Amino acid sequence: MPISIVIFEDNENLRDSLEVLINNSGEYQVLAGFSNVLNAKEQIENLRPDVVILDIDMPVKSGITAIPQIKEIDPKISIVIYTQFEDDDKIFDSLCAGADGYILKKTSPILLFQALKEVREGGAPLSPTIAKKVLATFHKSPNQVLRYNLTPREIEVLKLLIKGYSIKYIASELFVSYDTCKSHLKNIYTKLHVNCGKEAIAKVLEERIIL
Amino acid sequence: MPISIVIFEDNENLRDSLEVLINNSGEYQVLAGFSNVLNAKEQIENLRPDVVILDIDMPVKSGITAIPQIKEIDPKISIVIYTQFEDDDKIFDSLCAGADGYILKKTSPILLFQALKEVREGGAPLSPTIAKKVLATFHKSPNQVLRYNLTPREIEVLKLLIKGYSIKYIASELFVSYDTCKSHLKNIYTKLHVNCGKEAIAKVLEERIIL
DNA sequence: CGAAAAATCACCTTTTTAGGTGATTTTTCA
DNA sequence: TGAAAAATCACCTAAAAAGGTGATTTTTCG
Repeated sequence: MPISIVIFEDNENLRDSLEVLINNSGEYQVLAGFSNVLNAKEQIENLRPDVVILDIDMPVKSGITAIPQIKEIDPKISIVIYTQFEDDDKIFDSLCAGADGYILKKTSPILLFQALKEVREGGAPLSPTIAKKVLATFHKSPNQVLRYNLTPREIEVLKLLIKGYSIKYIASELFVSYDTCKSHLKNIYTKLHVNCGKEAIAKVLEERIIL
Repeated sequence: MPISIVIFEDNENLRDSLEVLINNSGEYQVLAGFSNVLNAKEQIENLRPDVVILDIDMPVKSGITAIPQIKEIDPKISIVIYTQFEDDDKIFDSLCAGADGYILKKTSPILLFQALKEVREGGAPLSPTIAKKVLATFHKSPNQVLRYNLTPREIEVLKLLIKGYSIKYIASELFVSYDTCKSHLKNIYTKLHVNCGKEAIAKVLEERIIL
């Protein structure tokens, strides 16, 4: 039994050529192609494909909105994003929503074909630039703390601060006076170039600064 | 000029066969192979390869410890992990330390060769099961915000709060009065079960709550 | 040893938040 | 249409945080 596929892609030419390419492979079969995701839920519910190829930028409704809907029907349905966009928002919105792959159109449809294979084998096909961005979210510069020249004590204070603790509580945790704790915080704020604790927490957690 | 490579791999047979395979390609050249990372810093500093192939489980010292050292010398040196391990700890420790790729030995050395190509083209080669695990870290239940029952406006306020903004500034951004903004914050704190802005920021960013 | 860095503490003022109470207007949706 | 939910605003008090200044003790390290 061939692997079944549904395509959401508003460019008709592209959609048709994908369909031909995939159907001619012998291993895959396109069940249907749609130019928008307005009725994605019912369409997927009826067709129950193994894989969905999903464009993001389509009329009226973003393809991303269809991801949770499809995954709700059956999480085993693989969703491969196929789009021209490579901005962080779209990438991470898609992945967070549950996409299993993200392939850029600027690469050839042939690579999309490879991606179908990979996703069915339990992989997560990503175009190289996308994979790079994904990995980058994990990378933590080992020098980030050094760059800010925080002292060991300041790091201790900051660790407690980013848990949302009050100055009073941090002071008691470290067995120092309230004023000492404040003194450290003042220095921390200066070194991190922020003006208050909230900014410091946001900066540390957003930039994934290791403490 | 061929792409230069250094291999850290304690299995001599494997190391030698990799070396032969890579050298015979014409495009790549193995500068050296080592059976441990005890002197990785100096070795890399002297050899300055384009790519490092790094095993994790090696005598005395884990290959992961070498990652920050190498990246400190030159972040442009690509590091591809080549190991049998696929447990989450090793994977994410490696990626967080700065690895650019993670290839399992159970796949053929041929795939490692492909990975070298990919990493030099700015990609992030990952074995399928690894890629799957990496993507899984992004998947979030779409109901996280719903769980807290935040209203659309409250989400807007919270989005600005987690940037570290002051109440006054948030109010001006949303064109509402200071008291209105405070009113929203009070409700947000109640719903998130926190007592202040700092805790709210910490909770949202730590728990990766989608807004 | 001795200087530099780090850690400690105190006191002061001003600003910002938190928490409480209550009320009006707007929007949403059954 | 009409009730419920959401959004808006005001006023008050107390607590917490920020910012400044200055000083002493302890640690670190050449």
